[in-house]
This record gives sequence, structure tokens and C-alpha cells, in this order.
Amino acid sequence: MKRIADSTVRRLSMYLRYLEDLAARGRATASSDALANLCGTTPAQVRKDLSFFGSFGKRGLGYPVQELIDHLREILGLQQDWPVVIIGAGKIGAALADYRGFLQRGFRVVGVYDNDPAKVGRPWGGSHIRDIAALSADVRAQGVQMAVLAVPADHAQQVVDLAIRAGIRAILNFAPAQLAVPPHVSLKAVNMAMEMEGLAFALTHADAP
Amino acid sequence: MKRIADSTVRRLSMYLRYLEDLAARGRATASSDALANLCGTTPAQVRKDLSFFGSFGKRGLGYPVQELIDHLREILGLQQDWPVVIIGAGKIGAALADYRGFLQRGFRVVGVYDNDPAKVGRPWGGSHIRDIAALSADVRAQGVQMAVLAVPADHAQQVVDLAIRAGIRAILNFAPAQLAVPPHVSLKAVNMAMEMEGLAFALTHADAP
DNA sequence: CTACACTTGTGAAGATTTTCACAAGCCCTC
DNA sequence: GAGGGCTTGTGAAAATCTTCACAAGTGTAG
Repeated sequence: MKRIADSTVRRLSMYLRYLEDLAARGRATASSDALANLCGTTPAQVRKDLSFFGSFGKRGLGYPVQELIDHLREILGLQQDWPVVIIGAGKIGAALADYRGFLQRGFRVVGVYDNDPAKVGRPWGGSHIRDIAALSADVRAQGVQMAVLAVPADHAQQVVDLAIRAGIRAILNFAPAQLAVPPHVSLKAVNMAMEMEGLAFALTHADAP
Repeated sequence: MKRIADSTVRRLSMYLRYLEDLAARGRATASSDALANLCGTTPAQVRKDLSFFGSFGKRGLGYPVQELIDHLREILGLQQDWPVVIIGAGKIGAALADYRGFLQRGFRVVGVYDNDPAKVGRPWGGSHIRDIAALSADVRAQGVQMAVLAVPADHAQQVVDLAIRAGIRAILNFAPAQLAVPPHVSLKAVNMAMEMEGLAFALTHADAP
């Protein structure tokens, strides 16, 4: 199959979000035009994105909302629940561990890890924060493939290496560090400073005609 | 001036990060090749990105690290300190309010706002969490242009509208909602669920040859 | 001073992504 | 069951972004 652009995948995820919204409001169908308006894109873009994976709409009618939701969930790999570990129980890690959005969308946080003795053992969810030394065994035992990284930048690479050795194959990185991972591992980074700098750039160059 | 791609701005931000690293280690110059290796891109990309803004290097030598840092900070609009308000004092908002990375990079959090009476008045930094009713006046009084949004999705649009009326012109949105803003306002969204779904997609389609 | 090794800056080529535009298909009405 | 109003799916065109490749500088060594 042709390679799918990252931007396409992001939009699919967004379509899914709005379709679920529409479904909750009882809408049975949605046109590419309606979906595009909601998502801030164009009808052609919506149709093209979906066409990579099949033909889900009915001409003259639009897309059946519930069916398209099911297709998108399958395309994105959300038919299953993904167990996730969170590494780093600082402010950000703790906030993420309690973030309802994860669970709602099929990501189940099965463990929170830290190396700080002051934090290890603290209650979290129905269990407690675990020592990072236990990560390897836990990940292996539970077949966890996804990790969220929220550790200081100077520990990030070392922690990633550990996680990958344990079998992690997809990482969402909140540490402000550029990480190196082998090709079979997927990595996405969320870098607040970078986003803010993008905004500063936009503000600074906004007035230029 | 030609429009600058978002991807270019993100890379500039990344170059800046690594240049500061290099400067801290006492490196006086860096070639596009060295920079590219650090950032996981190509030398040609580095040179092209920089060439949009001028000619900062010396042939045969590379780029003078400190000078390039200064240029990049100016290009990105980081010569000045940007006052920032954080709206929403939940877990994420609170974590962001204490995030050191902001301050270090020239973003000064001047206020944290919430509408929950239980949170308003709680100490934060040298001051306390303020009522969102005070946002308009504060933003105007202090000329704040940037806001970080960390409120529940169903309040997000309404809060954004309020912020924009008060004079905010750049928003970093952590709420899992697609926001509509007028054209003179810059908006960036960080959507954890979307990132996770991107990873799920990658994992699901990784084995396909 | 000349030769040489190295690196930038940049048009042009190549690749990718988005938009266009329209034939084909679906539903509803008459 | 024919006609008309909509909307999809999709090649092709347009726009955008990345990579290539090389002339033009720059410093160093001999």
C-alpha cells in the first residue's frame, strides 16, 4: 500500500473526533463538505484522505456517520485497547496519568514509573507509582508497546533506550530533547517551547504586509 | 517577504536549541552538516531554511554559533520577553504554569486563570490563581498577547472568544477541541489523543511490507 | 602566492501534498 | 422510470516542500 502522509493520519484522527460528535447528536450522515467545515479543511481534502483507504460514502448522500466511525477506528488501529506506560511522575507525567481523554479513546494507562524514591510507591489510580527498575519486566509481562515520556531532558535518551530494550515500539515524548530511536520504533514529540516559539514568530511577522 | 512554511519555523526553533547546546559546550562554529546530524535533518535543509532570512555562514567554515543564535532569536521574535497567561488551572494548566522551559526561553507566565471558585485565590508563584472574570482587564493592562489554553473542551471556544476580545493574538491550545479564531489570531493545538492515534496507526501498519 | 580541502548559498530538479474539476452514482419527485 | 439536484471518487493540475548539485568563497599549508 502507498505510504500515508503524517498529515493525512492527523486529519483522519480529527475526522473521527467530529464524527463521534455528530453521532452523539444523532446525525446519520455527513457530507465531505460538512466534515471539512467542522475540521477547517476542504471537502476535496476529506474525500482524498478517505479515498486512500477505500470508498466509504454514497454519492448524493454523503458518508454514513456510524459506519465511517467504525472504518476510521479500524484504519487507525483503535479496535483494540492499547496499554500504555507513563514514564516520569513529575507534574506533566502526573497530569497525563489522570488525563481522561486517553482512556476514553482506547488508551489504557497500565503503569506510571519514576526513579525518584520520594515518588515511587505513592498511590496512583488503583495502584501506585512504580520504580523504573520494574519497567522492563512489566512491559514485557503485559506486552505494552506504547510509552509516554515525561522525564527531564537530560535523562530522556537513556530512558528511551531502556524502554525500547524492554519492547516499547511507540513513544510520545514530552521531554524537550531530540531523541534517537531505531527505525522500527515510532516517535512523536510534543515540545511546548517549540510551539510557543512558532507563535512568537507568527506574532513578530504578522504585521508585515 | 515570501511566506515561511510552518515546518521551517519548527526547524529554526530546533536549530536554536542545539546551537545553544553547542554554545554551552564552547563550540565557536557549526557546519550545516553538524547541525543537520544533531537535528535529524539534512545539510541542504539547514542551509535552505537559513537562507530564507539571510546569509549567516562563512564558506569553508560553517556558521558562527553565537552569531547564529542571535540571528535566530531575532528571527523567531525572542529578543523580547513575551508575557503569557495560562487559562485553566486544572492538572495540565498547573503543570504548565510551573514549567521551567517557558521562562528559560523568554516566555514569562504573568497569570493563571480559572473559573472554579475552589481554585481561584490559591497561591501560585508569588501571587495566586485569578478569576477568569479578571482576564480581560489584566490582559489589556499588561498588553499580553499570548495565552495557553488548558480548559475542558466544552468551554474552550467560549474562553477563546473572551481572550481574543481582550486582545490575545496567539493561542496554544491544549483542550481537545477544534477552535475557530479570526484570521489575525495565531493558533496552535497540542492534542494528545491525536498524537496517540498517530502512534496507534503507525504500530498497526508497521508490519505491512 | 598557489593549490587544496572544505562549506555555504542557491537555482533547478524532484517529490510530495493539496486543490481542481468533472464523470459517475444515488435518491427523490413526479 | 425519467429528470434533477446532490455528492462521491479520482485523475490531473497546481502548489508546496525537499533534495540535488555546483559555482563561489574561505582558510590553511606549503
